[in-house]
Amino acid sequence: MEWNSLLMLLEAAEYLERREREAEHGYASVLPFDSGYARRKSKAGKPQSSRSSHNELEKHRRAKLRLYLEELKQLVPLGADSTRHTTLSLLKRAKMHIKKLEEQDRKALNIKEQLQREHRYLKRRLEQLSMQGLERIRTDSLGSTISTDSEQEVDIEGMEFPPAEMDSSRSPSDAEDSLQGSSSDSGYTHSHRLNARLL
DNA sequence: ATTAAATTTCTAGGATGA
DNA sequence: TCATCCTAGAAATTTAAT
Repeated sequence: MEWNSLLMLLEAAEYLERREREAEHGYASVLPFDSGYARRKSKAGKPQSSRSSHNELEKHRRAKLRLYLEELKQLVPLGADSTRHTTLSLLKRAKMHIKKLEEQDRKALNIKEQLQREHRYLKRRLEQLSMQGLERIRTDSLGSTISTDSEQEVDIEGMEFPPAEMDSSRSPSDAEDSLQGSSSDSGYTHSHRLNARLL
């Protein structure tokens, strides 16, 4: 539904409500009640017309605020609790929800960075192993029968990596602990697992 | 049903930015 | 200057406790 349509609906509802109240209480003035504050101020205040249009604008502003709160209510999971939702409680819930989302976002970012480092490491390792394979083929083709200490059996397919850490209970610092260094993948600690397999 | 407390609505006036 | 927002204080309405 259009924003303006919603506003019009709200205003219409308010108008009907006001008419109902006026009929019930027997007054139809712009001021729905005898405010002491209004009485005090109206002696030297603004003209009635200016005041009432100002009041209408203010009413419009409140209607907008109510709409925003309704929209917010749709976005915030209120759960199954049957407690009443006041403006204050809704705002508090929204604040908690935002914090939760921020935390989720931060954890997802950590996982993403970890996977990127893992990807970079594996890519470089694969390049290294390809180079070594080429080198061996070349030396073999020269008829060399010398077996060196550096000769290795490489089981790439058998390589295992732990799945990316998805446990939300694990702190980001825990996630970082599995990596050596910071943003660089140079010290990736999977290397000790790989070394054990490759050497 | 009553009533006190909590919450929302309303008005008027001031502050502020364009 | 004008439009918009914010605020104080009062009234109205709703909710919870007894």
